[in-house]
Formats: sequence, structure tokens, C-alpha cells
Amino acid sequence: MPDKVSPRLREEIARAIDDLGYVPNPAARTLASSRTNVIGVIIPSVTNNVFAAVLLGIYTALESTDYDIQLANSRYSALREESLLKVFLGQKPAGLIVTGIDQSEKSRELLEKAACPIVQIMEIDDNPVDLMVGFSHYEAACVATRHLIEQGYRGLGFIGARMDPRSQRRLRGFHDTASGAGLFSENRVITTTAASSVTLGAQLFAELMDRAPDLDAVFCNNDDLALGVMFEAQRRRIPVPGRLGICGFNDLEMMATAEPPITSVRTYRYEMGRHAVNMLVEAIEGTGGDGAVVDIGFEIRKRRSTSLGSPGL
Amino acid sequence: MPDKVSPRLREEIARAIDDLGYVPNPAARTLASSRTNVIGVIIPSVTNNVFAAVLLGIYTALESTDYDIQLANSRYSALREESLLKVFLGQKPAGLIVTGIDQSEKSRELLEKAACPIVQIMEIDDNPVDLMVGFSHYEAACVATRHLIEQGYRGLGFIGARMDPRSQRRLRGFHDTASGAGLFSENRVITTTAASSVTLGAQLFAELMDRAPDLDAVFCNNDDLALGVMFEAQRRRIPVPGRLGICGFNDLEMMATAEPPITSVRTYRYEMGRHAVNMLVEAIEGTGGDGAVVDIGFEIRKRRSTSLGSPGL
DNA sequence: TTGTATGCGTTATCAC
DNA sequence: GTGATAACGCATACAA
Repeated sequence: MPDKVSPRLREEIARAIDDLGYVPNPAARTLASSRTNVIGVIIPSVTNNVFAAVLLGIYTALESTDYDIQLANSRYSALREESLLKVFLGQKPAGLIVTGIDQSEKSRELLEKAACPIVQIMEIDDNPVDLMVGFSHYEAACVATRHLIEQGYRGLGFIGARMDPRSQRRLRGFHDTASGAGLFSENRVITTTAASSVTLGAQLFAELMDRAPDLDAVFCNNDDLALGVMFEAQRRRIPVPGRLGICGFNDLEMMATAEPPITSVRTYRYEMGRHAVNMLVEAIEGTGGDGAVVDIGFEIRKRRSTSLGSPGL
Repeated sequence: MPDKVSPRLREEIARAIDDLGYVPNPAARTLASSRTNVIGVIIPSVTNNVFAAVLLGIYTALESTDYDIQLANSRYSALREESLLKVFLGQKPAGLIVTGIDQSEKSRELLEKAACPIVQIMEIDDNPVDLMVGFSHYEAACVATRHLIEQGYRGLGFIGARMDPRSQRRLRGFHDTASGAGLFSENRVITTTAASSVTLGAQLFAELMDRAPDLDAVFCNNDDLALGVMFEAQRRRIPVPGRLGICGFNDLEMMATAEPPITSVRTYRYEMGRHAVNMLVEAIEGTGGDGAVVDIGFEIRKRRSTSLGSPGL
């Protein structure tokens, strides 16, 4: 579409289009060109604030393009993801954004032979289907656990819900780091596959505390659980951070305002969404090399909830 | 599609379809039939938990149908909603779900003359474009305010963020009820158009408390703000509910687990989403009468954060 | 009932 | 370049 038309003529055309009430028919367009401007997005949950933020990044980045997005949520089921993938690929999408690196074998196959660029988000490893943007949940958990140890906590515990692949990698990071310092005890780990919530955090903490009185710090799978732990600690008059250290994951906005403010691992959800779209569009339009893996990183936000050893926090 | 085929034959057909790798082409289908199976959804925000829950209801209800959903967020802008509406209507959608009743004049016009069923969600009034499912934010605020009065609070205040039309109606409900009891003071009301957050709740409460020391109860526009108020009260060693009553709005899951548990107005977000889809599909398929307005109600959840007069709570 | 031709609105191709 | 025309893949109306 060369812009060699005079502004004058251009306007006239626009007016004519408007007068005739012409509206392009997308169905006819994609049928004729056998090309769509649809980018498929599969996330595990729409209500989880983490993925909602990713989604916001995706929508925002897409606004300056003329791609449409087709959203689906897999509800943390690899099987459901697989069937969604089939439907999506049937539409011959311009690109695909999928969550994580734990697709089913069949899904992986479908993705490998897909005709469009694919970007996996939220995690990174050295075996991408195509594009990838995320961070290492394992490393993030290691850093958080190390922080607890450095603060002087010795009875390290872990509370986890949902236990999707990313949660499991966080647990591994916790395990390896705590073990390395000779501070790991299976007895101080409690997990469930139930959906995460503040209430669940309180319940799991209550259970864990009763079972393991030597517990003096918990690394929570996510911020909802951490908040629940804090509420339950307050109910039981357990001083935080004096008697109990609490560390969350994701650093939702409320963590900084809680009383006491809660330490958490900052992750860049919005940015991952934006980045994923940018990479994808570049790949679709052939302006960027493919096979790229970008590590978007994370950052531990140290706050009062873990300031046992450094009251200055 | 009469099911007069033998299961035997049916399976054979399915196998043949699978063998040939046949995948229906939706573009060709909509082009030929000049009908789409797309339902457009416009919500103000994807990250706001309230709308995320609505969305979950929508996606869930849609799973048993063969409609697709086209999602867009207006970012609380009537102007943006208008342009989204134009794009959506250009696609000749099978139906449309829009948020609220405060569309721009032009949007209203577009909706009125749209060829498909429309459902407005989140609110109700007696002037629907077509279908409607929601509840009265005004009434809900009245009930919440009355509760504070019944508990014995006299220095009633209001904290509001975003101040979209629904928030404004809640403020009106608060105003009218408090005024009716001779307990309204403009000095105890603080609002901002900034986006709501826990941090903002804490800030607004700090400001309000400094300005109006006679404040002894706050009705918050939403639960994030209420949680922020609670944290700030704890920081300032203000006893809740003894010296300060707190009431939120929406009853997010965390409200029941907070310490103290926070009173809130339960709203049925998920159900509104489901109901909207069901009404829409019925209207599209002509199996239901149109023009229906369904009041999905709300319920005040009384908890310790407002138990000044009834310690038994 | 079963089969066949025409049209949906665009893109893309091929003559010109 | 410019303008006519053949696909694109399915639905549908009509003929058999």
C-alpha cells in the first residue's frame, strides 16, 4: 500500500467509503487470502491476577497492530490445552501464544509443525518450540529461599497450592537451596492441588504450624497464600517477622501496603505479555529472527515480613 | 441436524473425517451463511478481579455452545467503547455483551439499531437496550450504609476510587441513606478518579482520617480499598471495629479470611456472566422472549469489621 | 430424500 | 500499471 496518493485524493476516497457505508468483510478477506490476522492466546486462568496482567500486556501491545486476539483458558489442564490447540490451529492463526513449557506430547507435536510463529510465555528453558519469553521459576525460588536463610531463619517451610508445573519448579528451587544449607525438612512442606486462595493460605499455614512447631519462615507459592498466612499468624498472635518470616511470589500490588509489608518476588507479567506480542508480530512479519529466548528476569522485594536479621528494613 | 443416523454409521463418518484430516473453514462458513458464531464482549478492565470473574462465567457458559467470544476492554472509556462497538458491529456478531448502562449517545444508537441481541450486564434499570442482567448498585450501597448505622456508627464516611458510573451510584446510595438518618457529612467523603488499589485505599483513608477525626466508619467503593483501609488502621493502631468500622464492596474471597474479617456486599459476578450468555443464546436462537431484565441481587455479608454493636458476630 | 449449481466479498492472477 | 475474473470453502436453494 504505497502512500503515493495525494492527501486530497485520499480524503476524497475516505469520504466515498464513508458515504457508501462500506465495511470490509473479514470473513471474505481471510477466505480469499487464506491468511488471518488472528493471534491465539491460551492461558490457564482468566481470574488469576497474574494471567490477567499478562493479558493486559497482550491487549495493550496489540492495540497498535491490526491483529485480533482469540482467547481461551485451559484451566490448568494439558488435555484441554491440547484440544484448544487443535481448534486454534484449524483457524490457521497468524501466531500463537501459549503458557509454559509443559505441553502434552501431542500438543508439542502440533506446535512444532504449526505453520505460524509460536511464543511460549511465563517460563524459559533451552528447548523452545519457537519463541520464548519468561523467567526461571526455579532460580526465583532459590533467591527467595536464600534471602530467608540470610535473614537468619532456620526452620524453613513451603506452602504451595495448585501445584502446576511452575509451582513445582518453585518447590524444587526451595528444596535445593534449603537442602544445600542443611535446612530442608519434608515435614515443613505442605502442598495441595486445590486452587490457590487467601483462605487456603490461612488453612494450610494452620495445618503446617500445628504439625511443625519448629517452623519459623514460610516461602509461599504465591501472594494470595502469603496474605492468608499473615492473617492466620495475626489471629494466632504469632509475631511477624519476629517469630515467623513470610515471603510471597509475584509481588502483587497489595504486598507493599500490607501491615507488615510482605516480602515477595517481583515478576513482570505485563511486560511478558507485551514482549510476547512484539516478538510474535516481528516473526509474523519476518522482521525478526526466530528461535529467540528472552529472559525477562525477576527481582526479590525485601520487606518487613522477613526482616528478622535486619530491623532496618 | 437430525440424529437419525445409526451410531455405527456415525462413527464411520467420524473416522472418515479424521482420516481425511478435514477441518471446517469458519471463514467460508460465515461468508456463505452470512452469519457468525461470534459473541462480542466489552468490559472496562481485564485485570479487575470483578470483571475477570464475569469473564469466567461467560467463558464457562459458552463452552457448551459453539459460539466464539471476541473480547475487548474499554478501559473505562465511553469513547473507546464506542469505537469498539463500531468494529464489533461491523463483524455482524451473533450477539453482544456490554458493561453497564452508561453508553455514549452514539453507542446507544448503534446498539438500538443493531441486528443482534444485546445484553447489558452489571447493572439494571428500566430502560434496557434489549436484555439486561445485573443488580442495583444504588440499593446495595443503601443496604450497606444502613448496616453501618444499625451497628451504631455515627461518623459515616465514604472512600471511592475510579468513580465510574457504578461507583457514583454507590456514592449516591450512601449519600441518600446517610442523609436520611441525618448522618451525612461531605467532609467525610473522599473520592478520586485514579484506579483503585489497596495502596490507594490506605492513602485515601490516611488523608480522610486526618481531615475528619470524627470518622468512625467507612463504606468503601470496593474491597481493595477496604483492605487498604484496614492495613492503614492497623499501622495507626486504630482498633477495628471498636474505633473504626469498615465495609467493602463485592466480597472478594479474601474478605472473609482477613483479620478481622471484613464486612462486604456480596455480588454475583460469575453468575452474571453465565446468565448473560444464557439469555443471549436463547435470544439468538429465538427460544426466549426478549426485553427481559433480570435482577440478580446482592447480599450484605456482615463480619467482625463492623461489629461495633453486636460483639457476637 | 440426495445431488448439484450458484453466490457470499475479497484477494490474487492473469491478460491487457 | 489497470481492469476483468478465477479461486477461496462452505451454505443454500433448487432440481432431480
